[in-house]
Amino acid sequence: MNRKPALELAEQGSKQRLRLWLRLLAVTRKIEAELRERMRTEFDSTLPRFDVLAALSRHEQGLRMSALSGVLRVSNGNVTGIVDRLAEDGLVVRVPVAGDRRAMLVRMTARGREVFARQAAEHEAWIDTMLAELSPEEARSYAARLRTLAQRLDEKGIAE
Amino acid sequence: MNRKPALELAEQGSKQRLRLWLRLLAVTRKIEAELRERMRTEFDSTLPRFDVLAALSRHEQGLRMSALSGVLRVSNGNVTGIVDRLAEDGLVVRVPVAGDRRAMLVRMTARGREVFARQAAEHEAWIDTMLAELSPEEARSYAARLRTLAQRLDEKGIAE
DNA sequence: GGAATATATTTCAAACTTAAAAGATTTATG
DNA sequence: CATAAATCTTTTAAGTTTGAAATATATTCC
Repeated sequence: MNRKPALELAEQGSKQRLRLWLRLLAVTRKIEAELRERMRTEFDSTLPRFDVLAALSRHEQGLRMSALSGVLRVSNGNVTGIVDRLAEDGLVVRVPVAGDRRAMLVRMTARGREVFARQAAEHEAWIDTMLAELSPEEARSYAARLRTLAQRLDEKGIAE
Repeated sequence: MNRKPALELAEQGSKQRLRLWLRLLAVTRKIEAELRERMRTEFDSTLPRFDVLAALSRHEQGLRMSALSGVLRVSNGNVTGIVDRLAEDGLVVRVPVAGDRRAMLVRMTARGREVFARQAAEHEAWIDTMLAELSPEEARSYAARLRTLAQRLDEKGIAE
């Protein structure tokens, strides 16, 4: 039945997984490049800014800086700069946290919510067009598989 | 049979694709974060440097700066800095192109090849571990699907 | 041949990113 | 209560990334 030596089979698996990783990277980079370009030309904005607004839009009451960097999975210092610039533009505000003078709550302003609503609608449409090749059912199935994979990665203590 | 209005169905597809995109992004970022961390701690290097070496390893004769940025799908100016630093470390060299004094060929040095060989072996093993959840056949099948998707994106003139 | 155009690379400014250090405040502990 | 440890945020240094401008060279076309 199976005439291939074990070592060779293992190598095969490794090569297939490496190839998958490279394709995954290529596709996500391609889509990200397109999203970045459109964010820039249509909204004079960037993906990191959009990501912060998206996170805040899911937390009406606001998020602490550390919670924000946790949700986005980027470093603390990173978020500081992005929130600085969003605040300059009046899309978010930093408000002190009662009872903890170390912490700051970041919240969207009314203008931030307006701006984000427009961007989010377009963003979803762009994704829908780019992934049109995949049927809704196929998309659902892949998303579920990726969810399992992400859980396994967490269990291994990866990028938790 | 199908009692849902067309608009609602389209919305569903859009939501599924958006969810897939968010999961795709989450998984690739998680894996990239882990790879970056390991590149840093085990090899005192970075992913962009590894990517450049990987591209050069597939082109023994060397690549022009523009070809390099084309293969990696990053901007010209970006590659300049990374190649500068790799050259400082003696892993690559820039050699003039006979007959075109504008162009430069970037080639790996012997030391560059040694360093890359060690890194590439580990890199493949890391990926293999992280994607162990997927069988070789599953990995192969997803890679093929992503290839089709990438082609569709190219046809749409996206990130070409 | 010479001007206009195109190509290859670098430089530049701005933003993003990380890891580590520093600053400020809070919580735990003896 | 006072000190130590922990937590929250910002700052810093180094590197990555982009898009656009600048430089240098090559090609095209009159």
